Amino acid sequence: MSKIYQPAEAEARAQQYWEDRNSFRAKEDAGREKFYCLSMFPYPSGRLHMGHVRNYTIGDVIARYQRMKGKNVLQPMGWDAFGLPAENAAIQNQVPPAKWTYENIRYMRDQLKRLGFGYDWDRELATCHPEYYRWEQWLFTRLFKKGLVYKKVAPVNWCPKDCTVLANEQVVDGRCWRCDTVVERKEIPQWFMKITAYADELLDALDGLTGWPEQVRTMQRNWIGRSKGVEVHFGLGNSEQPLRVFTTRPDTIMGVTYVAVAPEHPLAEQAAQKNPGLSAFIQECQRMATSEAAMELLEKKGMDTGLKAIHPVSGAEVPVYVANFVLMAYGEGAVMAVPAHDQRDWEFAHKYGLPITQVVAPADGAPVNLSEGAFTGKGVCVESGPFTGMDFDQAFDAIAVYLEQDNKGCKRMNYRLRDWGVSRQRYWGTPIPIINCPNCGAIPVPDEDLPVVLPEKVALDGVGSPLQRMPEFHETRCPSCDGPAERETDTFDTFMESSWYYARYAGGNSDRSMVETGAQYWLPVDQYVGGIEHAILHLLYARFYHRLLRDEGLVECDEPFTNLLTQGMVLKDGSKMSKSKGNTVDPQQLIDQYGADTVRLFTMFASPPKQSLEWSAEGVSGAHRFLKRLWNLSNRPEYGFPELIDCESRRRFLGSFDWRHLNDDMRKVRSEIHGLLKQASYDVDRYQFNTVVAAGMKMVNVLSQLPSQESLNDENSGAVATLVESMDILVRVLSPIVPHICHELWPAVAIGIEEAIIDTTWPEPDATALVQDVIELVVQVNGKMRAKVSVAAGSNNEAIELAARQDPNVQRHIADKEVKKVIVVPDKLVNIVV
RNA sequence: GCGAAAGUGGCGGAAUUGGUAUACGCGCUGGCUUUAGGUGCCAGUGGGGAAACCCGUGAGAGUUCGAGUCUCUCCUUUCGCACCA
Repeated sequence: MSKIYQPAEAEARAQQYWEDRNSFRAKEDAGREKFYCLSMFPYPSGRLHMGHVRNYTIGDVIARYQRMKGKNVLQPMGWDAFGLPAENAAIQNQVPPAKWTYENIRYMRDQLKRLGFGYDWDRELATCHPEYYRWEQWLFTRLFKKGLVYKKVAPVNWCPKDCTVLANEQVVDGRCWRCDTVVERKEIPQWFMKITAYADELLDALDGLTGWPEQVRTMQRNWIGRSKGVEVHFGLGNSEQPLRVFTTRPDTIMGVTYVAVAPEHPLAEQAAQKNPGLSAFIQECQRMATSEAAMELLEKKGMDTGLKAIHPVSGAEVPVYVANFVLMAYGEGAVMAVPAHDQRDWEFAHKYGLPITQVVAPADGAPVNLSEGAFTGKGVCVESGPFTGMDFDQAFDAIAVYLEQDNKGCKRMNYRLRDWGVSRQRYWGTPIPIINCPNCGAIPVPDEDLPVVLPEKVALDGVGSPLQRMPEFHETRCPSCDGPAERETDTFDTFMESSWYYARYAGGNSDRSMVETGAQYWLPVDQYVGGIEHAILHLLYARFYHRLLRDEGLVECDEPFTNLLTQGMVLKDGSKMSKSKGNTVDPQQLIDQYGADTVRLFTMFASPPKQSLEWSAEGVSGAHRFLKRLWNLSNRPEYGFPELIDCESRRRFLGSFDWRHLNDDMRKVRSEIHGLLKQASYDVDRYQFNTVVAAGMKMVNVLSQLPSQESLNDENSGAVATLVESMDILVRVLSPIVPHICHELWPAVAIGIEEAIIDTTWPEPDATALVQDVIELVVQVNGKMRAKVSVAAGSNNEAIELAARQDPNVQRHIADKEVKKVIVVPDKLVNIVV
């Protein structure tokens, strides 16, 4: 072993060792408890950033720790390889997206290997490989047959100059990011997945996800947005079709004085045909809606359509308004307005001089002043005909029953969640496995013709999708009638690929099925680690997809991820590290300068995983300094005695050593080390790795201060035994965090173990080492610390109290006062109240 | 507006069930080592005070023998959702 810490060499040796022995290859073993540890796979953007390093270090520390606890660990890695940046790079650099992506993967894979993450590379996958996405296409055709996918016309952002569809993030202030042309809304047919069919299950199961942060569960609950209410039908005179609205407050129905519809509502568009003023207003609303920034400040405006709606209970006529705050995408795109009991309706009514009719009064009889604002609380119905006197629940049911009998409405749930639009008018993605036949309609590609392979040799110019210019791709024959037909040239949303990769890892890269049966051993994922930015979309889609796989008989459990850890952001100078802010730090430079262990140690020590991490160059060099101290510590003669140099001698020496023969000094050292081990074990279990590192640093501090033993004899055998045992513990405790240096130091410090540290266990504190003969107690007078006293372990309260009272400083504070009470907390403190 | 989390030295952060506030590290100060150095080691480092001691975890109150921790009110910051009918 070198005298000087040389991380580059040590790390290469450790990594070579793991690779030669396939240390991280995971095999199903029904006799062993499994642990599936997964970090969110990266988009191969080019180079790892600090966020990746932090994410993957957290995952790796957990995986290595679980392995030391005896679990059979699976930790895979792969590439979320489809996506827009590859197309952008292709346009800028004239490189096909596939080539760009594969080059990035190669570079980033090397970076991950240099960081020493314990991945089972045999299970590596890239979502752009046909062997992967073919199963996504296969599942889609199954779902098509089940009716869980459907096609409908939906709006997209369209750039008329580039003739291309833009993603939301490519629309900047309503203009195309490339050519600055004003973006239009265009309605085109797109595929949707019926996630709403699983809305109730996805919502209800959140209660059982106790291993997830409450914040994420709340965000998903809000996103699904289930609300219980009543659908109410307002008659429209001459029309057969009533105007439908959804309300969560049917108890206020008798206070409806107008109804309001969204600008995109068919009724609004119909009325606008005969009303140029209304038409202009609707166009204005739609223009405003595209510039998202203005949304929140938007003035609430409306316009009377001139139409009248008939109240389903009273039969009264109420005006129909178009209002810019009514959302077409929520509920029925129309609302019944009750100005007396809804603040927004109240303001609108004031602005347009509409009547305000109170129909609910506070249950306690408190007065209501409707000239100042709406009364929005729940109470008792008043002036409400047959419903007068009812409370909210009674009125809710009675009105629902009344409407149902009259066929003018019904109770129902409403959801904020929409079905998942999965069509993307882009090239670099999974081709949608559908053939459009003029005679037969949309026909799924038959199993034997899968996968529909995406051509990789293409040139992109940013105008439209190259697939549309490739007849050899899109010209085909109908699988049903064999007539000429057109293949879909749209591709899937890339969230499709990331919704099931965890299951694919578990089943291996099988060409026989989407998820091989071996996956049942590994699933669900025991620990998922990733960024909070995926709290809703990715994690909700994955939960949905998992249920699709379950209902297809491919997986057995209901949820994909048992425990979720969302790591904090990496900050520099108080704000998030990002390319756009130009405050990034390239981890590769740090690895080159200090080695992987220093980078891993810094990211683990600077803050606990869930909190944000403040970048600090000094912190990195501090981490490196610690590793050098650790290295130097194992260069002390104790670990290189001729008598101890091989494991067998070490085992004999330690095995025959009787810890009861330690002198007081060494007994204290050993007690400290085992106390720190206990602390570290507690903290590593709760994933608070910064204090695990702190415990390791304290161990180094304790051991560094001990005098070196230049030879072994009867007098110093206790000191040597303590040092050797302590070093064994220290290296094990640090090994999940800084595995390379620990691998290298292990042969020098291990007690009688021939195997490498990767195959050893987490140490257990020796209970007898923690027992103290003399206990130091804090003595307080009136809750303020005044002294410390030492008493023999097991002293009774009287003895402790006596010792405390005898302390001179304590006596000064209680001298002329009456002692009212004495509280003794065993092994901790005495509080004398005067 | 709604929801969530968080406010502790110069900085990152610790304090497990209420029980020595500021562990560990960074930075800073002084010293040592024939130290070329940006290396290494040792000591000190919340504020006030000569000291005894007093003050101190965003502000204020409360519970308690004892509160960073529990309760209430308020302030600030960050994040998420946001015209949701």
